[in-house]
Amino acid sequence: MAEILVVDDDPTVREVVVAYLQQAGHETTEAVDGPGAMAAAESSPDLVVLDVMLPGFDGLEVCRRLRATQPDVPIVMLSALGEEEDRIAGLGFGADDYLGKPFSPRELVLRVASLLRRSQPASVGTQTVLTDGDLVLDRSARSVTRAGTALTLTAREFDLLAFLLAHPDEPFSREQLLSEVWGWEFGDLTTVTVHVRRLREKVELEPSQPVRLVTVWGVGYRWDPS
Amino acid sequence: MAEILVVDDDPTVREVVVAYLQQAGHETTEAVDGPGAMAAAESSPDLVVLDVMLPGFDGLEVCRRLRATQPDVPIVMLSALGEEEDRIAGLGFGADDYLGKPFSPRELVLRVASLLRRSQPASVGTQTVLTDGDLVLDRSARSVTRAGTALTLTAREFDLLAFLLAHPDEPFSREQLLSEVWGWEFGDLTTVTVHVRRLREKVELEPSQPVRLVTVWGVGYRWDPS
DNA sequence: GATCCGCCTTACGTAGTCCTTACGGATCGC
DNA sequence: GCGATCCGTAAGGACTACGTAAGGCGGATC
Repeated sequence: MAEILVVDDDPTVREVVVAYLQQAGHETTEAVDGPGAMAAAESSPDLVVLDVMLPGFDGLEVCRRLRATQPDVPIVMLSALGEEEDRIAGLGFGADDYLGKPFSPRELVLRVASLLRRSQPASVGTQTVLTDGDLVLDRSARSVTRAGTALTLTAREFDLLAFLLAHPDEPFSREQLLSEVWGWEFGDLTTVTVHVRRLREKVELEPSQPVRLVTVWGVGYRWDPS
Repeated sequence: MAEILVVDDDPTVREVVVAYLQQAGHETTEAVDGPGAMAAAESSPDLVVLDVMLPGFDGLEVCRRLRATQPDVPIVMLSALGEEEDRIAGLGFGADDYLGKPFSPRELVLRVASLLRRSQPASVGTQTVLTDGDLVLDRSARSVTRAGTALTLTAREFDLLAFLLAHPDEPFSREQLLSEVWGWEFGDLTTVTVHVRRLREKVELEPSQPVRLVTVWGVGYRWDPS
């Protein structure tokens, strides 16, 4: 789901937080102090869970420094105090959410999910409308029209077509497509084959003799613009 | 982007809020109490961020008085309590959104952006009345007619229909609808499903085979104009 | 032209998604 | 305080889309 950096000097807290986040489907990396957190943040995690009290320099400082290099990464602060001033201070330093200890790990997971959902559209900065000849694909509306008439694509078919249209003339192996479109790192390559076949059925005039979604022998598939 | 009036007696809160809003490209003016807020509102800001607890007279009163002179300006209320009763009270007095302290400044910025986005078409054109074919929806009167005859929608059904009519041809996930229409960040997605079903019962000629409020498989729901 | 390997095609079981209905709690009006 | 209405949750069932397998076709290589 997402890669999350958990920063806390207390091994027990780390353990619990990591366990819950992993159960929610996230990948986690850990750090125990300020310098460690900055080093771990090099790998640009999708979200940071940050304790206020830390050895080295504290969480507020980490927060401030993080904002300098990665202004968009969501940060959730944890504090043993749970006082109002700490909250305001934390939020003032650029944190996106705040939880006072003791906190419910379930609540943490929920807030993390909420923040991730919000930060997602900001990171998607790609073109919303892709065209090729009489074909028009709208990513936000998730609609495709051919010569003005709407095509009904399934979710996977749409994602596949959107990816190919975004990278015309470039051949992709089944492995690459499985990774880019499906988000899998391994899996049955036949899956791609079948979906390409189904997509051709809807996009090509003569599916058995494709002219747009062509196969590159020994390599994979490629989108040929008209 | 927009001119925003920030009303809070706590300098720290004002500072943080103003900093975030300005970073988001907004211009800001500030006020520290009820009378000051009314005076500052003379310049007709595009949006007001309003604390509930204020010297002079409180935020609720400001909200009420503002509504008399500027019924359309979006108002976001802040409360140190974050209690349900306050929320109800605030919204009852005419606030458009509500945030309990401590709040995430980023969330505030997001909600401000959301409200501005919503209020924009209202100020540009007469977006209070939405139509589609024989369907007419009046936001101010909260009434809906189909082919001249009135439909009796519940509050939620109306909000759902209004949102969908305002964004035709664009599919929304259950999560998005829950966020936009219900104002929840998490919750049972079945809620959306059931309300869609109920709305179809009143809006579709053949509820089992919808042609206007259609489901987009693997994505969510979409309004298809006739 | 024979053989091999990659690709195509079809069919089918399943998991995931959505629909439907029913029920209990909450809210509002009387 | 009582009934009606609305709302949210739960459970069961139906259907779609998906992924896998298996057999056939067609280039590629020698």
